[in-house]
Amino acid sequence: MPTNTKTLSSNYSGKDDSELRRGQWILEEDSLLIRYIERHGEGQWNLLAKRSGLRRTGKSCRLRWLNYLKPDVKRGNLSPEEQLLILDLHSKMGNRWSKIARYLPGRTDNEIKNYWRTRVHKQARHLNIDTKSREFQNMIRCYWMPRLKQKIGGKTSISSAVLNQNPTISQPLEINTFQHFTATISPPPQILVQEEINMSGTMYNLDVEKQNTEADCCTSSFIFPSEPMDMSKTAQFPECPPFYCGDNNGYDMVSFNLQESVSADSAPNFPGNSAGDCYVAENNWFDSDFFM
DNA sequence: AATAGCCCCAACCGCCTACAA
DNA sequence: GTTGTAGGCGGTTGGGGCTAT
Repeated sequence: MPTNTKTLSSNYSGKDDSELRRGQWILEEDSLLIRYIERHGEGQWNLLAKRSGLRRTGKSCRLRWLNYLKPDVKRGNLSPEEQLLILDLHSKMGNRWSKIARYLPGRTDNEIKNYWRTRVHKQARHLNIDTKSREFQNMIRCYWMPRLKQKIGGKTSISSAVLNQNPTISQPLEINTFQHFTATISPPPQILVQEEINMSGTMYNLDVEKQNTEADCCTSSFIFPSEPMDMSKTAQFPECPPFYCGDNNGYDMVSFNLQESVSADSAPNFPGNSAGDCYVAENNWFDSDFFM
């Protein structure tokens, strides 16, 4: 629900009715917009802007409604499930925020875009990696997404409190948990089934047997148990099959210890630095508020 | 307590597409 | 085929809040 608590502001004095208002919406404007849409429905935004009495552009009204006032808009942090879905869909669709948003009921393209820019881009920046680079894609797929899956699994099978208190404990992932999750995701109704399969085969059409077969790609040869991750090696690997990485049996994800200290200043050549191992802080990726 | 710097996110901007006249 | 308009999309900005010093 909207949480705009602003009241009538000085720039809403009505002194100059001919001027369009810009900037933050106030309570009165929200009420006007909601009331108008309740009576006349969505659409015809320019007409709405004129007739509703709002001194806003049609575009602005549309945006305010879709991103904030619409009753089914979800507020609050993205769940790990939602984050995981975003990462996967982004790997397949790129910056098609509105398309991605269709797979997350109640979430807007704007919200997803902001999530990507603030969280994902931030990490890439800290690591000195281009988000479009293969290294970063691999990192997302073979480290970040498994961690999210792990977190999702932890809700039902592992006490997250215990894990937080014991960051050195190996954390086996219960793959079934994730399978259950993927099975519950509903693709947007307007997208044809064939497209779902082509676009996101393993996501919505999870094939366990295939998963296990393809698992070889990302086994311990990719993430070394009890060893720091050498990012220079990740680039040599073929792309991990989408969503295979749910099975981390044999991994010690925690030992995949990436130390923050190198992330910005001291590791300028991080992704392709073949001269030495590169580390990123574990905390940076999982234990911090990164996943919320 | 003050303040500088950073982060998040709502809102804006410009471009593109679809469609009607 | 051309033009005008509406709506949608992705990129960017700026203000407010939070945090570190």
